[in-house]
Formats: sequence, C-alpha cells, structure tokens
Amino acid sequence: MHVTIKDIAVKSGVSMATVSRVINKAPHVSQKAEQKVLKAIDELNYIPSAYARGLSRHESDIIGIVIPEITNPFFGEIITGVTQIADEKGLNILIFNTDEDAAKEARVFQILQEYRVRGIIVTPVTGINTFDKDYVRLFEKLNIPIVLMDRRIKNGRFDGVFFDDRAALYQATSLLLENEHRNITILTGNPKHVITQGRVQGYRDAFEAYNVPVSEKNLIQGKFTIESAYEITKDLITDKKLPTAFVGISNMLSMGCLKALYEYHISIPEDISFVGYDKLEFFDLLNINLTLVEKDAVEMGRRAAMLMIDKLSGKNTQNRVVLMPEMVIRGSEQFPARNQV
Amino acid sequence: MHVTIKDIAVKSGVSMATVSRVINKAPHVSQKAEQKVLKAIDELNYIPSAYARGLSRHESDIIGIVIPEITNPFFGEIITGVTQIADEKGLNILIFNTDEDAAKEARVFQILQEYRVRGIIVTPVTGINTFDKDYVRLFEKLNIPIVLMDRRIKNGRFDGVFFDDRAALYQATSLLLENEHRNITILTGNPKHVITQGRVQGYRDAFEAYNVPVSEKNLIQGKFTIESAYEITKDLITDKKLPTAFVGISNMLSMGCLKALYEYHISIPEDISFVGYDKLEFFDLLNINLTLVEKDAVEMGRRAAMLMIDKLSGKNTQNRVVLMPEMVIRGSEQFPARNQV
DNA sequence: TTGATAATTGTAAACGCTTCCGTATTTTTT
DNA sequence: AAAAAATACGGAAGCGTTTACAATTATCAA
Repeated sequence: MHVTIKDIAVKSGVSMATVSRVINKAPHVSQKAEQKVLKAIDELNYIPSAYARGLSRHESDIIGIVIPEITNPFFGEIITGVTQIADEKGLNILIFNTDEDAAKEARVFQILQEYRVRGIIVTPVTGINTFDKDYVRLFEKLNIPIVLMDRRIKNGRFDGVFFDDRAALYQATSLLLENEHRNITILTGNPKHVITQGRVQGYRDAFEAYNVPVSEKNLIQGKFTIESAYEITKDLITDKKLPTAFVGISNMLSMGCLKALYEYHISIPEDISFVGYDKLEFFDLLNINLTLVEKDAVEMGRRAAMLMIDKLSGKNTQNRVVLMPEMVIRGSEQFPARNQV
Repeated sequence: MHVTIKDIAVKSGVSMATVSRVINKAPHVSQKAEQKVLKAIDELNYIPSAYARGLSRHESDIIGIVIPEITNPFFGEIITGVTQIADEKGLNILIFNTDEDAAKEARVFQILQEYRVRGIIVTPVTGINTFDKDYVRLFEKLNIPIVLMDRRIKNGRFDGVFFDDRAALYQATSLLLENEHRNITILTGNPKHVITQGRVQGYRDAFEAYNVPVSEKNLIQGKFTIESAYEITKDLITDKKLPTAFVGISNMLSMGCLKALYEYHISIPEDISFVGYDKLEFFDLLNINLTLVEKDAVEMGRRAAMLMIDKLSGKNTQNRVVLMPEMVIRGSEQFPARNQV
C-alpha cells in the first residue's frame, strides 16, 4: 500500500528500530546509519503514518481549537495567535468552525476526542438553546484540559482567557456620560447570552457611578448579528427614537448600527455620538474618528495557547487570564453639535 | 489507558467484532446485541481511537484545506463553502493556515500526508520566492488529488476553481473607459504573482478594445497588502499624481487605497472614481455607492469541495471550474464632477 | 421434522509504528 | 591490557481497530 518503515529498513540495511530512531531524531544512532536511512527515505518518498505513530505513542501532539464564526476576523486573529505559540512549542493544531451551531460543536468535540488531542481551546457556541450546565457536564466528562476563550461559562469554574467586558463597557459608557450624554442606547443581544451580561453590567455600573438612572428602554434586545443591529437601528431612526449616543457591544453590532446610520446620512459625531467595543480593521476606512475600546485578539489567542501549554506541563500557574481592552479616544464620543433628538 | 473496544466487548458480553459493527452501523447485528453495546459504550464513556481506526482502514475520510490568510474574510467564506459540502458527504476537513509562508506551507503538506488525507484543497502561497515548478514537482510527488482555489499554477495543468480575473478586470476597466476615463491607475501587486497577471491583462485588453493606449506609469507595483496600497495611494496624493479613477484588483488593495483617499478627504465619485474587484462585507458601511465586481467566495469553496468529491469518486467530470464574478454598478464609476487632476 | 438458506456472531491476522530489553560494539578508564 | 561504561543496534511485543473467514444460530419452506 504505502511505503512503510519496514521498506526503509530493508532498503537501508538497518532495523526498523533504527529507522524509527532516525525519524524521531532519537539519540544513539551512528552518522553512517543515519545517512543511509535518510537516503532511503528520500528515494522511496516515505511519509510516516500519523495513525501508526499515534497508536503506539499514547499521546498526540495536537491541540484543538474550536471557534464559532470563521468569517469574523476577530477569530481569524485568535487563530493566528494560537498558532504562533503552538508553532514555537512544536504542537500541531486542529481548527474547527462551529458556525454557532451546538450540534456541530458536539460533533467537533467528538472528533477531537477521537484524535486524542491534548487539550481544547474553545469559544463555546452561545445561543438560547445552549445551557451552561450541559457544558459543565461535557467538559467534566472529557478529561483533557479545556481553555475557554472570550465567553465564560457560569457555574463551571473553567479556566480561560477573557476580556474584561464589564470594564470595557464601563469605560465606554463613562466616557459618554462625561460628555454630557444621558440618553445612551445599547444594543444588547439576547440577555441570556453570556456575552451580554458583563457588558450590560458595565453600562449600568457607569450610570450608577454618575448617579444617573438607567432608562430601560435604552437597552434593546436583538441578535448578535450585523443584520439584527442594522434593523433595530433603522427602526429607531424611522420611529424618530434616536438617542444622543450609541454604545456598541461587539464589532458586528457596531457594524450593523453604523451601517444604518450611514444609510440615513446621520453623521457622527455631528448628529449622534458613538463609542464601540471591539475594533475591525475596516473601521479605519470610515471617515469618522471612531472612539473604540479595542481588544487584542491575537494576544488572546497567544495567551490561550500559553495557558494550555502550562496546563499540559502540569504547571499550577494562574489559570484565568483577564485581558484589559484599551480605550482609544478619537472624537466620536463628543456630544453631537446638532442634537436632533 | 483509554477505554477500548475490548472493554466494551467484555462488559456487554459480545465480541470485539460485534462492537465494531455497532460503532460503524454495519449490517448483521441483532437489536439485542446493539442495545447492550450501546449501553456499555455510554456507561464506560468510550471514544473510539481515530488512530487505530485509521491504521486498520486504509483510507481516511479527511480532506485538507490549506489557505494563506485566515484573517481575510474571503478565505473564511471559502471555508464555509467547503464545509457545507463536506458535511453533506460525511467528510471531515482539516483546516490549515499558511500565512503566505512557503516554509509553513511545506510543513502543512507534510502533516496532511502523514494523516493520509484523501485530497487537498489549496490556495497556494504566492510570493517572489515561490516558484511554480516547485509546486508542479510537489504535487506530482503527492499522489492524491489536489484542487486549486483562486490561484493558478502555470505549466501545471492542475484542476481547480478560479474566478475569471481577466474578465473581471476587463469589465471593471471597460466601465471606467465608457465613463470617459482615460487616466486609470491600477495597483498591481508584484507582477510575478499569478494573482496579478490575469487581472492586469484584463485591464490592458479593455484599453485595447477601446483603442486607448495604456500609460505604463498607471500600472503601479506593490505588495498584496492593505498597507502597501495605502502607502502607494498616499504618495500619489501627496505627489499630486492622482488619476481620474482607480481600479482595485483585490479586496485588500481596494481597502488600502480607499483608506488613503478617505484620509485626505478625497471623495468618491466627486473627486475621483473607483471600481473594485472583490467585495468586503464592510464596504457596505461606506457612504459611497461603490461599484464592484463581486466574487462569491462561499460558492468557490462549495465548488472546490464538489470537484474534490468528484475526483475522489473517480468521476471524470469537468475539472476546471471558472466562476464569473458579477459586476454590480452603484455609481462610483462615474466621471468625477470636480476633476482635480 | 428436516434440510437449506440467511442472519448473526466470534476468531484472529493485519495495519505501521514505538519502545523495552538484551546483545554487540566501541570508547574510556585504570 | 583488562575492566567498565557508553553507545549502537536489533528482536519482538504491543497499541486499538477492522475485516475476512469460519462457526453458530435462527428462519422457513416442504
């Protein structure tokens, strides 16, 4: 079928054990033997079988990475970060996309287990039908390290790397409050999602700190998609219910919101103000000086990989990393010159 | 170590063969036996070993997909497309990102071979140090099907799915010529890259069709990055060498170019015209009605997967798919009202 | 009931590698 | 020069499945 280690052994006149040693750069093999083996490998175009190797070693050198939305550059950057560290350490990674689909995620976990991965770095699917307790059960059944990214799982005490979403929204909202805004709309996504809660809390905390009551009608539920944010914002515009400022809680929501504002020629910050959470390379392109609380996704990936490696080597180091997003003030937070409300 | 098929056999009182049959949903196993086995699997939390299975069977059910730039949504969409089809057919996919790094790509190919993937869908790295003949040699040594995506390899006659880049740029350029433009700048990337050639040819062909000589100074070399396009455009602006129109040959180059124009408050189409090749979801956001020749990346992924499946099943169907990008006219091609050149 | 046929189940070899352990060879030490 | 230590190498078992083949049991027509 395929060229095997045995063929190499025969051709180069050494034993299979020696061939194996050469392939794995193990010690105790003479120069001469090594040369012969390498030559045979090259001539016969030998490729070791990952399966045979995996079967006889009892550990793989793979970590799995599971993300929910491959077309979002945020996750692309995370993958970049994980890869950087994994490459350094000689670990292979298996990338899977779940498309925010819990069933797909379950399948992915099964596959990853079948491949005996050393650990899994995952941003879990979030949805109304996803329950944290299922994850808790799932992760506890697996007995390999899990590193969460960006989305926490309650009641689980799982390690991971997160951004301080509360602080981010606290900062963003505070900045707006400081700029005299009192009527600030926040698009929240579904309140059951983990993603939402810390962020909304930050928003509320800022109001409390400024001693301003939160107007509940300013918290608008929707989905975590561009379209949802776009539709909601459009409705606000046509119903003439615009606030003096928006605070965006994710790159996609900011995107949808900005899109609607653009479409109706509502300028920032002349007509309305905006502070977003999470950037998008493409925001650079807008002729707005958009104030953003920016996340470093590559760094998140890197830290997640480092955390995983620590866990694999049994180190009992810090096991929850909280990254602080950085607020970059560019002007879009300023109170609208012509306040149309 | 791990729970094995043998443990299940013992616990459920059947043979390993029967357990294997249950796992693989093979025929010829009684209801009763199946129940017992399933129960044991559940109770012992058994996960089959992909390695043992892979060693036993002589084929995997995996196809590899190798892309050069995971943070570019274009490739994210491609992955989405490939996955759609692979899921339908029960094939697993292994995703690898090469970061436009030839060495990394070589490693990825090695890994993929070690995993005995059935075939590889790849957008090859392109660079000045990448030579087509190396690919030809590499691919011929592999003896598994290769499906190329988006980037051709000359002298190779490899199957794949491509966009008709020439036609795309022919259309884009023609539209500008039709709108009275004669001074049209095209940022070409490095002329050695495969990506460039068809596109530049389309540009030239359009000029020829309109019987207008091409001014060579309008073909500006650079890299295939946002930064490169940004810098070049900025230089054109500060040197006061702007044309009446730009034609962008990739989403990233369009992006860089538009960014510079924005920064200097040069409006489209009031000051300058623009027609781009390939879209970006984020272009929606601009308050320009950008005329684009749009590629359907999801479709490309789908077609690549379908092509691969055909090859795997030995079908001798069409083996080069050329997709036609669709020009969507929105207004940015119109001759600048205040022509500042 | 009986034989023929079909369905179910088990036995054991094979897949290609790693690695333990024992032997042979070389190098170092005294 | 002999003993000790280090190095090089090979034999063969074992990893967890699948699957060909053989064996057993169930089904059914006559």
